[in-house]
Amino acid sequence: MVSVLSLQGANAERARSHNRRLVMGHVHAGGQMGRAQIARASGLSTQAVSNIIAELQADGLIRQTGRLGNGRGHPPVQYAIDPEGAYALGIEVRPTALLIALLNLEGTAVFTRRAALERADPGTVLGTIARLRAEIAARHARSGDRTLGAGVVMPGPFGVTGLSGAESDLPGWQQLDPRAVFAEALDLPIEFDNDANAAAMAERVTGAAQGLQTYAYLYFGTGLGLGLVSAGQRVAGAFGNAGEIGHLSIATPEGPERLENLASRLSIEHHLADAGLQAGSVEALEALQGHPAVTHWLDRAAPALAQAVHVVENLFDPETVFLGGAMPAPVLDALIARIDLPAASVSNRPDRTRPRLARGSCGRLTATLGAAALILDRAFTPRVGTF
Amino acid sequence: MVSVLSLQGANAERARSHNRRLVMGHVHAGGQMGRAQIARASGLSTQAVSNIIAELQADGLIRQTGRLGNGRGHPPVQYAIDPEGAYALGIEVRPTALLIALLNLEGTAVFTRRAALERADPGTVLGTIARLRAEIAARHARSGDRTLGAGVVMPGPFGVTGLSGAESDLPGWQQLDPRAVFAEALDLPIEFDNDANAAAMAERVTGAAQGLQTYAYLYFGTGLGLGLVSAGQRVAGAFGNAGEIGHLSIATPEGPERLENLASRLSIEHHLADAGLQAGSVEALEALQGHPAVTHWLDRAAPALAQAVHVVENLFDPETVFLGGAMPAPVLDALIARIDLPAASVSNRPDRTRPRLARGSCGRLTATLGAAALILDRAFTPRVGTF
DNA sequence: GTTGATTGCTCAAGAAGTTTGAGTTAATGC
DNA sequence: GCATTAACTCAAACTTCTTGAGCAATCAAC
Repeated sequence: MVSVLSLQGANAERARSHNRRLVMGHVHAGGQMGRAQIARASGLSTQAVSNIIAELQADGLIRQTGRLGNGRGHPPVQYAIDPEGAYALGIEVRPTALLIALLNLEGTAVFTRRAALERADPGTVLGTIARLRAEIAARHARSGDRTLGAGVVMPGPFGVTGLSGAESDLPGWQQLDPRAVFAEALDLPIEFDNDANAAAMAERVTGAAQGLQTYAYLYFGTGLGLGLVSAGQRVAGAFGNAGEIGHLSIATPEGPERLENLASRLSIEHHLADAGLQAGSVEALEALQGHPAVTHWLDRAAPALAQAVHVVENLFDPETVFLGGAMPAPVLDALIARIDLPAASVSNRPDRTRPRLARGSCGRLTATLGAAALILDRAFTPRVGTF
Repeated sequence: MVSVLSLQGANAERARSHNRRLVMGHVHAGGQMGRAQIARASGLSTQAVSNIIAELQADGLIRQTGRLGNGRGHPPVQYAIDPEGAYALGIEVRPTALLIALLNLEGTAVFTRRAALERADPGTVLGTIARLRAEIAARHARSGDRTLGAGVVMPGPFGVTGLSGAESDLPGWQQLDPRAVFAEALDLPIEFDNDANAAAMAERVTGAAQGLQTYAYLYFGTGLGLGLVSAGQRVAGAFGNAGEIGHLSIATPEGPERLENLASRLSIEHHLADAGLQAGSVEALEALQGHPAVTHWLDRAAPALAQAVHVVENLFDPETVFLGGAMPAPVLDALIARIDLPAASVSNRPDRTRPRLARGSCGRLTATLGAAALILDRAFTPRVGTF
């Protein structure tokens, strides 16, 4: 029998890499931090933290923000992330469009662009990316040698599965290893995941899930996806296809129905089209707020989502379930207000400090920003066995 | 804002601890390994592996098993786990019984005992454990100073939740921190989890899930639980209550029904009682193989489980879903044979090498053995940020 | 205002663990 | 028999973290 453990051994260099990320993570999470404080939080000596801080400052990743006079003793020097210290590229590939974003180290988007695609085959996609990268290089020269990596998001499922062959499949990618293709073409470290998991990381790095370690994200893309984060690490599944919640069977008065047919972008568009309304874009949808047809859809979608959230809560026990993606904020808020969660749930705890359900805060670009957030998260969070 | 990262910094000592576990893990997974082979697999130098191997051998955890003549070059010296090099204690607390097991380092049970409990309150439980430990000490003197820790399994959910108040709750534990209580009383490192997750780890350490990194385990206890392992790490949920799959709503011709009412120990017992049959024990149940009442139950349980497995597959994308626990092997096999999984699933892959569904191999003691397996796994698998 | 306690931080030395490179040993292939 | 291959050991170098002494800056108490 041959071992299949994929973990790496530790040595001084990899320990330093781990500790650098840990220090960055504390500075990022705390907004502003002193050396001694980081040392206490991480179990490192102040001297070790000092050395790492000096290195990070020399690399331009953090900057000093003055002293903090909070009580007795020598006031600690505070450090914060230097927003322009590094950048992360986020790329979202959709069947008919390519979206790209450049995030600074603080998680703010400094460049976003959408390019329509005739066909999302590898050649077209890589060509479009090359064109957009040239534009980024022209506008953000600093990002040229300071880009940590590129996160790539494609709609799952990946590889050939029982769900393959649907019209949502991207042409020409089935037989390829996308990670390797992008690493080769972009010459950058690559993180790869589906839209829902990326959205979840976007909320963790810059949004509503900051400080959370275990949570779930219901992502409205074309269909409906579920992003899972457990103990700060993404849950990807054995083949990268975790989170296919759209196929969940929901009980309705008319019989079982797929969740995606009740609560998704496509479902609301079809529903409104039946009423003679156009809602092909988020803007069009937003303009229809309060329309009886929208209310009618909400009345069907909310109970369906309640069942789905209940399943997620019982199976995964998240701190919070987020709703977000390509849906107007008012629709998401209306959904959350209408989702009546059962009291008989492991998530119904008297000691909870956050709501069971919350809206994601990253807006309609969530997945694209999330792609870049995959890279930022790697800079802030050490991983098991991957130094 | 205060940081909530719980990860530890790395230093030389903690790196060694990480590397020791990695080497142990490779030796365990491979059954037999040479130093150079481990070095290649772990990314460590052969010298580092040599040092660790020498240390592990001095500690009695591994032993030399001769040379392997496989080709050119100097034949490598092989090492294997020394079964009696260390022990792990497994404790399962049930409402009416306490089960205890001592596993050697190879995962073989060298002592198992069941003690009936009048009442599973903390005093009775700890008193019973103390008595059983004395017995173990008398029979396995070696385990006295060579016990790595104790794994403790209690039925979830933990803490006060919306599911609390059911008759399955253990009396007097709601307000306590069980981990701290056991650590104090046993004076051993403690791992704590629910029965389903422990069962999953039992299969990973000694059973059918060896070599798997991402899988799920449907555990038949009193109710029905789901154990999740992702990238080799348990998925516990934010409050330790992940895996409450028994409350999943299943569509039946008669309308929605809770999974636990269709497929669990209690459900088959009730079903057989309605037919005038006694099936209070696994033995009694085994004796009823082929009885029409059992077949009738299977006909209802299998489609219900098919829906549940389908949900788990789509949400979690496991390599395999295991079925096991307090159910006779023939019943589990009959269930697996009758569970008709949909082809439209991310788990239906042409490249899969293992079945989508398999029976757990640890038998009815799975959760108790799994409790001990939590400790063994810690000896074999490094964890993120916890050295 | 001075003194002492407290806290943050630096410097230099020491400690732990890994890597590197040269050299030895033991097997195969020709 | 000789070259090749592979595993392993030894000693020195290297990286990084920790430790302990010492200094600096602030608050609190007298």
